[in-house]
Formats: sequence, C-alpha cells, structure tokens
Amino acid sequence: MRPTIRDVARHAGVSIATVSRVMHQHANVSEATRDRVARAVEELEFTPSRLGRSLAERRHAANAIVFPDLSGPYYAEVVLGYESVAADLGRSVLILSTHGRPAAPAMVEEMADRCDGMVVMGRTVPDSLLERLHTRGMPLVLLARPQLEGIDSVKADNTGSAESLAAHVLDRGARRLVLVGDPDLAPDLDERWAAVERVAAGRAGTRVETIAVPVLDEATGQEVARTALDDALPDAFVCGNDELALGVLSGLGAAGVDVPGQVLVTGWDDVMAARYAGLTTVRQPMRELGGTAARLLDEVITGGRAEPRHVVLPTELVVRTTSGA
Amino acid sequence: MRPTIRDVARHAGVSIATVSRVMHQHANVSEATRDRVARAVEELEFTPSRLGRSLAERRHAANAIVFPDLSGPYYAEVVLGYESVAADLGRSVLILSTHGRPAAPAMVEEMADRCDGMVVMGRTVPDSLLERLHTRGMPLVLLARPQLEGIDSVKADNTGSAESLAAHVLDRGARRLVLVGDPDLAPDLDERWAAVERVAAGRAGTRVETIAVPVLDEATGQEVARTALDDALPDAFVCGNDELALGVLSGLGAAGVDVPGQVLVTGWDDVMAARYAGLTTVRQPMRELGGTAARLLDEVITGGRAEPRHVVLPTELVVRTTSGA
DNA sequence: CTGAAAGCGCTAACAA
DNA sequence: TTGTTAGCGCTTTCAG
Repeated sequence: MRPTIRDVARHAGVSIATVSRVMHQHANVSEATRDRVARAVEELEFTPSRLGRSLAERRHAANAIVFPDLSGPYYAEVVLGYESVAADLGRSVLILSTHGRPAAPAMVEEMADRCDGMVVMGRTVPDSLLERLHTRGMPLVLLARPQLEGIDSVKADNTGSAESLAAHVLDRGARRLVLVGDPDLAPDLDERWAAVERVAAGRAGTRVETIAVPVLDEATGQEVARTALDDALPDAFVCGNDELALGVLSGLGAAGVDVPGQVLVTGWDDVMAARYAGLTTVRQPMRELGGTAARLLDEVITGGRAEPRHVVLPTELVVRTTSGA
Repeated sequence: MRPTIRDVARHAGVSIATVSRVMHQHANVSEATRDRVARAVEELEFTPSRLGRSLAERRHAANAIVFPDLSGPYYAEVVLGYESVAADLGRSVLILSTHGRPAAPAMVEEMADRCDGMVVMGRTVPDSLLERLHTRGMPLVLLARPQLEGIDSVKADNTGSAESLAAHVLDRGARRLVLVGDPDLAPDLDERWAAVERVAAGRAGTRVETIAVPVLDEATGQEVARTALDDALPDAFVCGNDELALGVLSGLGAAGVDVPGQVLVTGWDDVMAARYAGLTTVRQPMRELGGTAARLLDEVITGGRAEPRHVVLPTELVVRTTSGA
C-alpha cells in the first residue's frame, strides 16, 4: 500500500497537520521538525493523494475541453494549443470528444465534476446544459461557437476574411458561388456565409447557393464534386474547411475539370495539406485559439472577473493557385 | 451549494446508505423507498460527487496518455483514437504532452495519481519512472517505444515496411541513401534504420548515411535539403516522418532540384498532406494505434492478465510520384 | 430491507 | 510551534 499522510506522521513522530504544513512549505514549522518530516517523506516515498487533497481543498487543479469530433487537423491543433497552455498553468487536462454521441450531455456533466472549469467548442452540447453549468458556478469558455449571456468566448474572425475571400473570388470573375458546409455542424459558418452573401449582394449578376453536408471531410467533398458534375458546375466552390475543399478538388480533378480554369475552389483553416495542394484558404490561428481559451478559462477560475471577455483572433486570406493565382 | 448524499437522505427520510444503494440499483431496497429516494434525487438534482466516489471506491474511472509533443498529425491522430475508445469504455481521458519539459517526470507522477492506468508514448519519461510506476501496480501500456519487462506494448510494424521501402528505393537505382531523423526522438526509427541498412547491405555499391535532426518537422526538413545542396546530393532522402520529408521536398523544390529525377524522397506515416504532395511513404494506422492501446490498457486495469501482451499493427508501403512512380 | 458507523487521504480551523 | 479535530462526499461492512 502506498503511504498516507498518517504513515509519514507516525514515522516522523509528529501530527498529520505538521506533515501537511511541511508539504505546503507553510511557514510555522521549526527547522528541526521540518527536517524530520522531510526525511520521513523521503524514506516512505510519500506523495500526497490528489484525491484526498482535491476533496479537502474543493478544487481539482484540472480543466477540460470538449469538442465535437476529430476529423482533421483543426480540432487537434486547437486541443494541443489548449493542453500546452493549461499544462504551463499547472493544470491537468481532460479531453472529451462528443462525436455525436447521444450520451454527450451526461459525459459532459460527468467531466464537469472532475475539473475546475472547461472549454466548450462548437455544437457539442445543448445550450441549456451550458447555462445550467454556468449558473451552478462552473467556469466556462466558449470556443468557436455562438456566445451565451455572461460566458467568456474566443473565436477567430470569420467576417473580415470571409469578405476578403468573397471579394477575391468575385474579382476572379466568378458569378455563381456554391457555399459548401453545414452551419449546424460548424457554427462559424453562419458568420462566414453571411459575409459572403453580403459581398455578393453588392455585385450585379451574382448568385450564391448553399449545399448542406453531413460531415466536413474529404469524402464528402468528393461527393459534392461528383454531384455538381452531373448538374451544371458553379464558378466557385467556397468550402467550410480545407478537407472539404481538398475533397472537392480531387473529385473535380478525377473528372478532368480544370481548376482554377473552369472552377475556383477555396477552403478554410489552412491546414498543412492545403499548402501542398496549393489551396486558397483562410488561415486560422488554431493553436492560439486553444491557448487563448486556456488563458481565459484560467482567469475565470482564479480571478473571478466581473465581466465576461470575448476575444476574436485575426485570420488571414491565403491566396494560392487553385482559386486563381 | 450542490446537494450531497446527506441532503438527499434527509429529504427522503432515509439513511445515506439507502441513497447509495438506490444510486447503484442495488437489489435490496423496497420499491416504496426506492421511489421516495428517486424523487428526492430528482427534486434536488443530485449527482454523486466523483471525488467522494473515487476516494471511497479507490478508482478514478479515468485513464491517461502521455506523448512527447504535438508537432504534426501523427500524435494527434493517435491521441484521438485513444480518446475515442477510452470514452466508449466509460472512462474519462487525461492527456499530457511532455514537450521536453524538465518537469515531465513530476507531471507524469501527478497524472498517475489521477487515473487508473496510462499509455506512454515515445521517449517522454525515463524508463526508471515507468518501472517504478509498474512495480507500484499502475497499469501501463507502452506505445511506439521500446518494450519494458512485464509491460504491455503496442506499435506499428517498422521492420517489414522499412524493408519494402528500402527495396523500392534501391530498385529505383538509388545507391547513396541518407536517413534523416533522430532515433532518440522517435524510438521507432531504430528498427526502421536497421531494416534499411540490412537491405542495403545485401546490395553491392550501396552506401547509407544518417543525419540526426533536433525536431522532425518541415522547417528542419528544409534545412536538411539546403545543407545537402551545398554538399553532394544523395540519391535518396529516407525521412523519419512525412513532415520532415515534405520539408526536404520543398527545400529541394525551391532550389530547382528535380524530384524524383535527381533525388528520391520518402516519408513515413502517410498524413493527409503526403497524399497531396504525392509523397511516397509508409502508412501507419495511427488511429488504431491509439485505440488498441486503450483496449489493452483496459484489459490490464480490469482483467489483471497474467502475461503482458505485445501487439504489432501492420503498416503498408505507399508509392507515389516523388520517389519515382 | 434499512441504518449506523467506519473509513478513503487530505486540509484547515481552533486550541494548546 | 505543534496537535486535535472536524469535515470534504461517498461506499461498504456489520448489525438489526
């Protein structure tokens, strides 16, 4: 059996309170006893139980992050940025991918009971749950999802870059645009699509359509391309993320369509593969999104800020060959 | 304040033991009391505290995974595969990226105190720590790292595919090969390099050199290319992972070197970008590596197997244009 | 079928 | 400076 604080106390001939004090470098301990205790700790290889400590302190020194699923680099990068900062702040990191599981809300509640605060991405959990957690006092930060009254949030700028992207595509002569992706899956898309439509509305003869897809991955992109090939090809596919765009690209390529000659294709995120595919896209600071969320959450947990903060990180249009260099 | 089991007990006019029984669907409770308790639980919105429960049960219902750092898709995919299976098994998931931190061993010990078992990847932690944890009874699974006496392990086949890769490159006429990557960073490389050298040794006039790099990422790959350009170019760069290879590729491309005409370049992992870059590589089942580790760990935790298991997952050579189609 | 009581391992008032 | 003691919230014998 692993030694407990009582074992150490007995071994050093002191009380458990003294052991606790020594473990916490508490001031009021004579050097002599401190040494005795330290020796006992050494000899028994004592490490205080996190569980006992957490129960007594009523804090976990851990925090969590919830994200929808993990197809592709975007979430991975965000999570890793989060882990990195949270670890620097001395907190353990719990992760949960809801992956459309019906039990997701229950899993989130369970996780809420293991940490001092959590970051929630996308449409992983019903708002009502988040609001309940928030009123219950659980520190929360929303990441890349719609804001909620009184809760901190972080997101990347969708509007500005979506406007640049739209302008770019239209400047290239595209008139009929197809927006690919489902805002219900990626809440960010709402803002982006709105921006594109706003820009398009300012230009005569422009038409914008929308294709909702079940998943934002390469296979789906390929399918979108195939379907479009049977109908009339639009002038541009504006996709919700790079994987979708990459899929459209290969679907089109397989059919011998000339990109960007006949059609333009754009993505979003700027994942590594986008560079090698020459995809025009918008760069999001994925790592920083996670890192910023971790820092905000820490402020909420420790500081007890009065007002919630809402951070928007900049994004950047990256023009490459596939939408016309 | 959140209600405790005592609140529920008082509310239902029973003892806490009875509440506990009801919460656990324990048999010996009359239907009447069960209902009373259930109602009280409802009304107070009682959820048992994980902490209290864990302390009493002496189990966390959580497990962890440690990995070196997160540059690139490989670790991300593995972690996600792990999370997915672990969550299905009803366990919470803790992650820790050691990232060369000097405090890594301490962080791992701390994490060990929050979970029922953990998966350890690569050279994140000194073997001595792992052995100590193991003797202490902590369930462990090693992932893509050298085995340790009595501890389960999972890895992808390095030898077979490295042989195929070497044969492929040599068949393409390469005589002077450069192996890029540091086995101290990625333990898998030892086996791969050994396999390549074995195959090369069987062919006359072949020379194999090695370049150790500090990190296996794109920037490093570019640098390797630049350095090689100043000296004599080898016939083939056999890289430790895709990112490195992709970096070499762009470094070479920037200098106008014809790949695969003048030089061959190969990677390892088959990440998404590799497909779009046309990189010859070896496909590793990244997700499955994580998933398998999660399952093994579960067996160790729950079953108490007598003998450790060592699983090797198959890999596959994927030939694309950059090493000669 | 139900309750009392003893922990699980620690922290932190309060005394001394 | 040190020790005593009462929890933190739960599970689980052991009686009844």
